[in-house]
Amino acid sequence: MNDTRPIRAKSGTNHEGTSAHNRRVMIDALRVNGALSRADLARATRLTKQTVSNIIDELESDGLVTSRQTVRNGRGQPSTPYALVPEGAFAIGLQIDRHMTRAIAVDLVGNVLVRLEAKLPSGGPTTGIRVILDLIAAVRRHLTAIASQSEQRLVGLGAAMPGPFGLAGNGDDPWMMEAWQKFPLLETLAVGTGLDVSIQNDAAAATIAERMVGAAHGLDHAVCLYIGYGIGAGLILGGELYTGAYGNAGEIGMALLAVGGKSTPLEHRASLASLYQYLSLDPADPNLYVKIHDLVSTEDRRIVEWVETAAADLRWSVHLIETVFDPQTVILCGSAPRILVDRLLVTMGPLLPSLAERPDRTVPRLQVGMADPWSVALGAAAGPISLEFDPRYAAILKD
Amino acid sequence: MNDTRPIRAKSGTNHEGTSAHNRRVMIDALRVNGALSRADLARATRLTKQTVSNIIDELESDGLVTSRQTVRNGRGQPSTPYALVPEGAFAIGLQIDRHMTRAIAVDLVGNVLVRLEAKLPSGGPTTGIRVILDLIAAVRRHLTAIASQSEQRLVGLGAAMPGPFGLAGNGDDPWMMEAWQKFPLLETLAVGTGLDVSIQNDAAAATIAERMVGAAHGLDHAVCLYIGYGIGAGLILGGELYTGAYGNAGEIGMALLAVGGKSTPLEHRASLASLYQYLSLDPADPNLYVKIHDLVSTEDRRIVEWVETAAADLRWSVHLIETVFDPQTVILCGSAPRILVDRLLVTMGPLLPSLAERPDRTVPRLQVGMADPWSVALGAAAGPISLEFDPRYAAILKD
DNA sequence: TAATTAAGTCAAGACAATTGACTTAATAAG
DNA sequence: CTTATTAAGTCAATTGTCTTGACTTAATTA
Repeated sequence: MNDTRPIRAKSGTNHEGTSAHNRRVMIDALRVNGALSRADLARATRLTKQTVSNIIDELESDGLVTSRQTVRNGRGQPSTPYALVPEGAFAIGLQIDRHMTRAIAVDLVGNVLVRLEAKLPSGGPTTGIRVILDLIAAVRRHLTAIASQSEQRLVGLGAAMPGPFGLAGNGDDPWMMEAWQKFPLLETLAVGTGLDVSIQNDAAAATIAERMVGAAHGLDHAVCLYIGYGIGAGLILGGELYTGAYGNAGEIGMALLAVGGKSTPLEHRASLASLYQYLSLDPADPNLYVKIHDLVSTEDRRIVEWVETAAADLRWSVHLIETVFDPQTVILCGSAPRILVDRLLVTMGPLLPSLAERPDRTVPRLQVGMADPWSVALGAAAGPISLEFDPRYAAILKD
Repeated sequence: MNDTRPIRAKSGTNHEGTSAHNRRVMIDALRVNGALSRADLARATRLTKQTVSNIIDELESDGLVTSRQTVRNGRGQPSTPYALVPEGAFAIGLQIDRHMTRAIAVDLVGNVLVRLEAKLPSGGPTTGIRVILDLIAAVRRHLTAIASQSEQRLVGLGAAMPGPFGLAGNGDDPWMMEAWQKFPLLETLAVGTGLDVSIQNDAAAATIAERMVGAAHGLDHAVCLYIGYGIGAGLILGGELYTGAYGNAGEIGMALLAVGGKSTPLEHRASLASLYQYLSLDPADPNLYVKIHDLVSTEDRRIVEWVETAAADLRWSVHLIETVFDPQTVILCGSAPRILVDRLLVTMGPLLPSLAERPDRTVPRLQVGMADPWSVALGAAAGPISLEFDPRYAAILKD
């Protein structure tokens, strides 16, 4: 037995894992339900009153929760509800897109405190990274002006950009952002900002935003169909964002539509990029969204055409997502003008039959989430908050 | 605040959760790596030597692990490897199919000790349940004859049958087993056997088998494409079987193949049922598999035709699975004759381009798993073992 | 033969949840 | 108005589980 093949094993846990989990469970409960008393928390989490009391004391002295007015509930001593303190934590979110970059600052409950954007120069990462670092620095300055403790309570920087990551090389597919995908973004941002950095694709980021403050709030099984320059699905499976073995799960835009024959990726038919192409719009045009909004609201013939073909493809995508994931709901979201997403939703109905047609359904099969150019940046910012405060299996384990 | 809306919260954990997790981690490590010393386990699980020592002592006195010959590893005291005791636990697996039922008994490491099958009468559950209960009783008698302690160490009964579950009603689609799907199987089996019963669809069961003793052994992100009478995908995501919000995740056989136009479910084109139909074979024929084997080995024209169309659909399915789940590997398995599955695998090559074409790949994109009529029953039996002994987030939580 | 290295044990300690009795503050009943 | 009841929340002791650091054992190497 002198071989040194690595031993594969899951990590064990100890008291600190237990305690970390229970703290996260409290925070999650307050996020999902709003203010709760210690007794409520004890019942909901199945912990004892005493344990909850200790944890709440601790969270309070850490500045993460605070008590509200006591309330009388009938007989018995009035209860004291506790709520999350928005200023308990902050995070920066960064979206890197083809032609521009956005940065945002959020607090513990998901309020957006600062938002800034900048055009990205065409030179790719070598010139773009300077713009990005400046933008982040500016966001931090603004944030400090609003909340003086923000720097001490900054839990990290979440970055979002189009995937997929780690591939062999895509040739020069203009749909991709190959130069950025190969750039050591994480390391560069970490050094340049001194923050903990995490990176996700844009659909995953939008999904985290939906879970924190949107349509997936409190749901443990939800899929967001994200329509941006590309198309992706963000997966909330078992209460956690699922990103696959290599971080590319949900890259549904790359799915080929037809079996055999000439097959096109979904992304080439139903994304904003395909819309720009169809309407010969310039993706770098700063008035793009206004133009699209106007075209939709005046029922322009060509955009109606595009919506109809895109809706057919998306209808099928929803069917596929339901069939494969069996989620509680599918959420249509995107960094697209709200009016366009609403129009898509309407045009997608009626949905294809699927196993999601349950007799006991309480949530709609398909609903609109945030449709806002800033949702990716918001989700990117929510990422570090979620990593730090949401209950997760990995948070229990050692190391 | 006198409303009584239910409070949604995750469950907390305590010492017992910690300890339960660490025990499971040990067992998992021994299952994946074979025999390991206490020191090895301590390093791999990041627990202290002392903790590992205590847990191993406990597992040993519970009859779940046992020591092997000490081995000299160079300097230092020789180490004592510990291994799982096969007789440490047993489980019964049950497969209910359209025309027959199979029952199996396995031990802790996945050895099959008993296998029995019976024809199911055409009368559906009302008459079939008697046959099934008798079959289970017979398996238990045989098991007791082999392992006298088996009854005390029986952790449960896992049942597997074609999904989907809990739907509104499928009309009388002959592909479905509607009467069985509506029958209160779980309750009836629990009462009839006195065991803990769990139910899964056949693809999920086959996947658990692959994870325990097959191609997914030790992998945390793998998808099994299961080809049986129907078609389904079994999902190992983040080291656990994922079954969706309502237990139907992976029912990929219901996925419609084309966008718009006349679209057929995958299941109607690439399943064994479609093969039987194509070749006008009787699904209830006891010599079915022998016939198919012969047809494949003699390269019968019509089966070659079927394989080619099915392979095209399955090639696309693999592409889709890779795109959506980003797994470490896709495993082709089924309750079909091995030779047919092998033939399908060969015919499916070359695979479609996808993000699974990674430069750093160590596992094949697609591989054959168990292809054996008994794999579903085996996986059904592995279910209760996995539930009882594998590390899982839910095992840590209270209640 | 002595030094070194590694496996494994012992006993005390630390940490976090649990337990059960107690306090507080409200409503309901007589 | 008084007393019983109910529920929130605290106190202090206890329990369960992992950790720590010193120690023992048994091998190889110098």
